[in-house]
Amino acid sequence: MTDKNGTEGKSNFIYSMIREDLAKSTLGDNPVHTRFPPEPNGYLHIGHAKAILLNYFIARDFHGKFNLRFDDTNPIKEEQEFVDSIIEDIRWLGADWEDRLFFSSDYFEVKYQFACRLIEAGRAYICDLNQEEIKEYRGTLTEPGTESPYRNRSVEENLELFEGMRKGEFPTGSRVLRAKIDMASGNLNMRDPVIYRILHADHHRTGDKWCIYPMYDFDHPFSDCLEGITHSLCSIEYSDHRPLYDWIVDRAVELVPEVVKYRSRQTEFARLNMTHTVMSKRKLRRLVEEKYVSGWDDPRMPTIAGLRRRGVTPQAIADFQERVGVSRAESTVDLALLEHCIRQELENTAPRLMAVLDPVRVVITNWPEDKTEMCEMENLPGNDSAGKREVPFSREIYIEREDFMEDPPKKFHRLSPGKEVRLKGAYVICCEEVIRDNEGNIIELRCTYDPLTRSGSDTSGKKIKGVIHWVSVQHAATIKVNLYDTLFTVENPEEDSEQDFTSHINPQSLIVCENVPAEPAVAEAKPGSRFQFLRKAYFYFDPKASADGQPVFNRIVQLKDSWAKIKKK
RNA sequence: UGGGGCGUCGCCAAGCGGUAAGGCACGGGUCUUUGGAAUCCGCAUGCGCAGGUUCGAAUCCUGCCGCCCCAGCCA
Repeated sequence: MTDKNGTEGKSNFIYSMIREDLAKSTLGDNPVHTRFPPEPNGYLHIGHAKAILLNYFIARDFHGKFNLRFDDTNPIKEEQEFVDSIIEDIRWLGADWEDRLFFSSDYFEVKYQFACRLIEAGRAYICDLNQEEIKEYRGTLTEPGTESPYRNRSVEENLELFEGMRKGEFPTGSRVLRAKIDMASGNLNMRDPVIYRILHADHHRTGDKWCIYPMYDFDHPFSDCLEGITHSLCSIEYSDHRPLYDWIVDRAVELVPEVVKYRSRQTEFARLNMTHTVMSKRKLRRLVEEKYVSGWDDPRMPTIAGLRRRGVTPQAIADFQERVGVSRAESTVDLALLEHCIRQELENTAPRLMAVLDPVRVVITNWPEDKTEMCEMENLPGNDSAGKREVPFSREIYIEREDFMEDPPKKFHRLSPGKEVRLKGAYVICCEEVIRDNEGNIIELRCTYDPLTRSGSDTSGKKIKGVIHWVSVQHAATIKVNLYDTLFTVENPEEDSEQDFTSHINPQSLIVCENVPAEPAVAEAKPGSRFQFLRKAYFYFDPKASADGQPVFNRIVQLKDSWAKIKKK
């Protein structure tokens, strides 16, 4: 019904709000304008991806604009390295800020001017209380605060002091600029919040030009106004800051209307949590620093860099974001939903290949020693345009160890003594003999094939239920495979406050398989491409790990396995 | 009575006074040379609880209960 905006089917409180804004023309001539405001002090994760795509899709759906703006107001924590990685991640996700890449620090001068107007209007003052004193004067959750003895300094003195702060006349931490609001407010954020502090520290962009830096609560709403952000979306924990956000916006409109493009408004939504992982910056950092993972881009990490290296596609993440939806209720989304989105995309885009992760040798005794036959197989079932390939078949092949059972249950449709199974794209074989080593381990299966059962020209009339994958021993290429699983064994590693979350680390989160035999076509695979290793999982040709010439494939996500379910019963 | 939020199926989530969408998960059938995919069917007499208003309540009112966030010169 609102196809004009491409939002049909999307029903959440933010879209409703924007439709209403549009219907009532509250935006005036302004387009719907959102932004993503990361602080460059760490890596982005899937939770950020939700926020990025939410903001970006709103702009896209309502034909508006989307800005990328770094919230770089704390030089002590921020670094160029993170700016770079964040830009790379957001670009990869596909959120396009066009030519609107901004930095909060771009506006330091106009912010300083705004702060001066605040002082002149009697709305802000320089406070000489030290950090501890400010805390004491703030009061508690249940008791009102006390007014600072510096609260009623003259405008002249405040202006002079503020200028002195800018000029570097005072040491770090000696004074602050505070908004004069209400020390008795039930909302702690309104008890004369600090809006500027002295920090003699080099900034990654402005160098030593400034030694005073604005605080988030002052900086953010004003930056939004300067950029004409109509809908400033943030997570729920900022709800308490909204009155202050509005206070700053009101003062900006009142005191520096010439630079205010729009009277921005803040709207909060619940941030994303996901099962089987952790999302807090602190915990992710511990995983890296304590070497539970190989780095921020370890394929088990929920970071964008980790998901990328795992082989997850941006399209799958976007699909996930849209399916998760947005609300104000605290939520933890099942990892299974993300996995579903990944499978759904790869099902139609990832070419099939055969590889045997846990091989056992099969000798086809009635097949000539030196004969090789080529079997034609589809790259993408049901999609002719993806073409076909030739797979060599010969006397000795590998099959998956778990595809053979000596004493199978009734529902087992794979290979077992005296039973037949189809080799995908080739022939039906029958197991005649099991060869063991001295310890009783199966080391070889001796089978016979039925010449009438060649795939595509089967004249045997046999109805074979089981189909398994295989690789010709003689023609096999060798690859390395990383079998990734969830980093944690439990849905919520943070549930038990008594126990450290690292105690739930999954010891099997990475199983490395060296020398995995794969069909020769794997040699033509390009780093960065994705495949389905038939009947097993989707894999990503990891360009970073494969740097030394040995191809490495990361398991992105397993195929659904209904046999595993039957087996459990 | 510090302030601010949230409670609809196992997990997300629509719903905005007219008689509980959808997705994931789960269970079952069909089909299948991937036990994949596809496809069909099932899955909340009830929306935290208790009252009330109304012809009619998940939606309005009242009172409870539970959970989350806030006392950085972090964002």
